[in-house]
Amino acid sequence: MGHTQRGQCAKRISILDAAAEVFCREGFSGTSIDEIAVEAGVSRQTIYNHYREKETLFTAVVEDVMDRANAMLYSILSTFPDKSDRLEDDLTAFAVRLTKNCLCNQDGKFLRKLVQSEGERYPHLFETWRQHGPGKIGTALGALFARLSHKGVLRIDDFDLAARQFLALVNADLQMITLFGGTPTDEELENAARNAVQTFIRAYSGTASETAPRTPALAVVS
Amino acid sequence: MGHTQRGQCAKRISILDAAAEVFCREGFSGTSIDEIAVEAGVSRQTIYNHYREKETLFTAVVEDVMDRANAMLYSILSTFPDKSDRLEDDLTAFAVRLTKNCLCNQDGKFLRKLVQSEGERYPHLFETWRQHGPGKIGTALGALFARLSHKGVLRIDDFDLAARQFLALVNADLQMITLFGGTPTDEELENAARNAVQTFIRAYSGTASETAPRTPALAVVS
DNA sequence: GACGTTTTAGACAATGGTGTCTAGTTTGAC
DNA sequence: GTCAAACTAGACACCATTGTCTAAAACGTC
Repeated sequence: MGHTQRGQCAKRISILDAAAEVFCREGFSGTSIDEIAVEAGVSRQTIYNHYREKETLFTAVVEDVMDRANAMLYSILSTFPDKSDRLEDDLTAFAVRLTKNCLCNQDGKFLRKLVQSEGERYPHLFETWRQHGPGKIGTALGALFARLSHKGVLRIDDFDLAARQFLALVNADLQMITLFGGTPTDEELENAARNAVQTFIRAYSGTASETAPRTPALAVVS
Repeated sequence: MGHTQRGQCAKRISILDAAAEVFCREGFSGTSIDEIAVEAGVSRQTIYNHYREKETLFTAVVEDVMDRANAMLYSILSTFPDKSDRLEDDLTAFAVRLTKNCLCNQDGKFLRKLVQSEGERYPHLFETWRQHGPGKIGTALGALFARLSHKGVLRIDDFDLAARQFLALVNADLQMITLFGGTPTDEELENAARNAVQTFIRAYSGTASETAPRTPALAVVS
């Protein structure tokens, strides 16, 4: 899995880092090799020595970021406690770790922007992203919710749907910030996570929807 | 508000439409005026006659799309029935209209991609988007939820938060499709809306969170 | 049908980016 | 210190793009 070329040499790393930065800021067409060279503190020829052409460099950058993001994602996913007696607090802390280290950091921003703007141009690369990379965060989260559901701590029919909704809820408050390249403060992350988790738990701590008549609680309450 | 330059002449329209298409597909730097000219069936000089330079054309396109999207948004927002006796069905149909005509159509895709990729480069334009354009869909939806809450049909503390979450939930199932330039089918839109609305109602039909202990609907129903 | 406006096709200079090449310099291993 | 590998600086050909300019053609209005 970790088929990164990092570690080969210090120059490679600074090239990859600088390239990620510039590609993210300017997009593929808007990026010039010279700009990357300056940012990396390296001569242009050195870049061409390591990567045959601009497109080679670009795919190398994407793979590098994807590998790192993927590793980080799995490291975060494993931090949810096995025994959770304070579900809301645990889920909130978990969501904060997830957003801070995966969704709203530099790599997350890079992938979000690049998948959006160049995804159609590189179907292969981003099919990889979707199936083997950070794009499958949804199904990975689904497994976590399956565990929680089987333990009876949540009532979930469709684990993958719940995972997508959980991510969507967490992002609901952060989109406006990240959309413009801003990085949310710790407080904003905390609030976003708290709001999302409260709504999520309210939606998924009741009776599972198939075991009760579809007309929901409202009819019963009134 | 409707400060569009449309209608001046047929050429302008085809230029704006073609430019929107190409800018959306290729991004600002990746777009060449010639490509737009061909797509619009117009000579390059004609484009320079109407718009002084590439950047002028770009901002004109964004304003045009924003105006249209804004009008469409308000037309859709007004379609939610005053008396809603089937809340789930009404909200679902509403969400379908919203996604089909505002969020997932050509204009929605354009704004999503362009705000994401060029937002930092044109702060003024996208501040407009956020405050006076489609970007304020959240607060507009908030007003709707305020109505529903005051009627007692939903229990909502924070209307704007609920609106953001509603949008996020609707998008949860569509993101993977729209992210790659695809357009969801009617069935996918319907399913996404249904899933979102069911979860939303489950989260917001119980007792308001501050007035009752956190364990919600379940307790009331059983 | 005449006249002014709009559009067209193409040539054009200027610019900036890609990728190659060369000659000289640094670096690190032994 | 030597030698090979990596790196640098700069020149270079090549190409695409922007924006201007011109002369001819199409259009529409009276």
